[in-house]
Amino acid sequence: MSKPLSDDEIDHRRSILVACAITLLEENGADGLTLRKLAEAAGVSRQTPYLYFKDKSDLLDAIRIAGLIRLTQATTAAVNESENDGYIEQLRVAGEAYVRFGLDHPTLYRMIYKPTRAEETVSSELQRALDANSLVTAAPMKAAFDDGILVMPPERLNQVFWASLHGLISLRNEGLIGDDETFVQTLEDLENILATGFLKVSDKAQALS
Amino acid sequence: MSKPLSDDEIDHRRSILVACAITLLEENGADGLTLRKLAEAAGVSRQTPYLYFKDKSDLLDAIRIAGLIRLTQATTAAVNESENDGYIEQLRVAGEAYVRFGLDHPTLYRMIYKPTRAEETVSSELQRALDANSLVTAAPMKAAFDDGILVMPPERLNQVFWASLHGLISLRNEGLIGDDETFVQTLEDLENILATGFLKVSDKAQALS
DNA sequence: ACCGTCAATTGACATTGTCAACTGTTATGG
DNA sequence: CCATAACAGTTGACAATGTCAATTGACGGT
Repeated sequence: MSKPLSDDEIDHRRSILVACAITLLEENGADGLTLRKLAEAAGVSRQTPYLYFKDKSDLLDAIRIAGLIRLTQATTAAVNESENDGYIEQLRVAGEAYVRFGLDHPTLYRMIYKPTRAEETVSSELQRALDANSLVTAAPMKAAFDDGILVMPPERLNQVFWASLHGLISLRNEGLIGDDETFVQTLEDLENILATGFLKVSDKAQALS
Repeated sequence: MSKPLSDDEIDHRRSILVACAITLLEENGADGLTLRKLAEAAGVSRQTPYLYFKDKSDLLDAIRIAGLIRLTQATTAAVNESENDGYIEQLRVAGEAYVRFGLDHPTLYRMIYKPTRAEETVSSELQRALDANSLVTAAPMKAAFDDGILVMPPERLNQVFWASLHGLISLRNEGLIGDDETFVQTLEDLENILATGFLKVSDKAQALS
């Protein structure tokens, strides 16, 4: 087999390797993900991953993007299934799906936001995946803003929303928020504070009712 | 030199090694911190760090604790220097000092909250350092709560506060929040949303004036 | 003066990321 | 129909790293 691979074939094999790598990741933790183990798990030889990824960091980038896509799908599905028209409720559903994904897939979630070395800029593909993900919450926020019930533009609110949830998930995943009860309480408090904080005063009572 | 070391001596050498390790960390990033390089930088032989730390993960734990102490000192100093009696303003100062530390020491900050392998519980010493750190903001919150202007107990508010700032710093340090302007805007928005969200309605106007 | 204890160093090894050389197959031009 | 080039894939090799084991050497108590 030495015919040049089609781009589709390359994409396909990259996907397989990435999926395999994510499995290894979730089973063995970040340190358990080794290029050699990946090759073995995928049934190929040691160096084969190098045919599809420049180096390990390139593989990790691909994992991040694939992880973000899964995350986006999970939150989108949750919003769609809830069949709820209210933006506030949609945001709550999206936020909770986001958090659930982060807790259900701690290692993958960590990898998505893993440190890249300084000066290393975000790749355009990763940026696209991030943008797609932020759209899930940006859409209901935009609708709310157009209805005039937000104190700030949706893009700005979205950053606050994202950062807060991310912090909560991260601390929880590192075991720094204590027991389940404390965590649920904090998530609820955060939701309430955000809802109270970003709605115009005239709409607060209604939203919290 | 083969006399048993006193506990003080051991602590002293541990401190030196940890300080040295933090320097390496901030100069070369997390991947640049190697036990061998640490030994060389400290002017000792390869294996010497093993006399003071069980293994690398034990060294990293010590770095986390030392980093947390520095973080606590930085925020405490900022609050003290501001000489501001209002709790809201104290919280703002503490929060901004916290954020500044996170941005000024991205590698160390990341290390503090670095993933520990699952099932690995937080050591009691690390827990103490975390508690000491949370006290900086818990104190003004408690005062505010005692004055009856908070919508929830200070411990709960503190978790929300902490998680939000942590998320913001993390995203920023991974280059996911874009330019300075966006970041400053998001920080400001977050502060306002929190202030609006956790104060009782009757006090909002006063706090935001 | 001797011996055990303990700090400290050096030797050695497995794991891992990665480069380079090699193998073998397939398509194409003569 | 064959030779050659291009390319997928494999194996060898090496440096870096974490870590264990054996060694060395100094000090204090008997």
